[in-house]
Amino acid sequence: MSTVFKALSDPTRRKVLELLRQRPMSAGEIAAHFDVSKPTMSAHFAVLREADLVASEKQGKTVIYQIKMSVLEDALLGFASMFGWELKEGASPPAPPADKEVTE
Amino acid sequence: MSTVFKALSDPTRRKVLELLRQRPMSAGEIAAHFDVSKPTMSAHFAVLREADLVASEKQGKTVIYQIKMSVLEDALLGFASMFGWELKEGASPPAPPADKEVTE
DNA sequence: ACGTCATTTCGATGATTGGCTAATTGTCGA
DNA sequence: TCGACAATTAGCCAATCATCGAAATGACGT
Repeated sequence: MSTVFKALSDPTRRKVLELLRQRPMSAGEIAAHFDVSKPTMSAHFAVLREADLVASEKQGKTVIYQIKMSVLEDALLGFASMFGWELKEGASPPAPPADKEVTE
Repeated sequence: MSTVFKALSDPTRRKVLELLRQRPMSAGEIAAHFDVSKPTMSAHFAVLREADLVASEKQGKTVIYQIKMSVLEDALLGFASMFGWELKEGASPPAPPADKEVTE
């Protein structure tokens, strides 16, 4: 749980997850959305992997990252339930794939 | 949003919030639940205040801290909604006031 | 076998974090 | 006014973090 929240505490990593919500992506494709070096992105991926929030699969030259929604959901739910909240499937559409900005 | 998640990334601070869910408490009363020095707790309180997750009110000698549920809810909801989730009032009881342990 | 491309690892750096003790501030009762 | 108590501030330290450039790894295609 701590690893998940630690992972979520960084805006870049939160946006990575948001990107991956749309579809699995390669490391390079994700990195293209950010203004940091490849090694830095790689480190962020490692944190997300460590928290088990993403799965990675090597496909030839590239590495495909995929979000593990259930892990994210469990962590969020686990925390929310401490405060008397439940997590419900939203009525709204799965959310637009728009290139939205992360709230700093 | 980042300040909230940053605040939530520490287990001690999460447990402080959990304690405050029961009722407002003085700094000392909260600190008594943890095995760290008062100044360290004071620093944690400062982070929670910075994130606007708690309100503090000086009452004579002591300082009373109170959780700001709406702020926590907004942050959680704001994030959850990115993934197509909603936050619902839990059917389960407001959660027992038991001295539970925080999941590391 | 070679060059290229995608990604990660290595090594370094400055900033932030969580922790402490000691000192300070503010409030109350005697 | 003094002493005791609650809490914060000040100053310090070790560990972690986000970042980088350079080097290493691994997988093509030629």
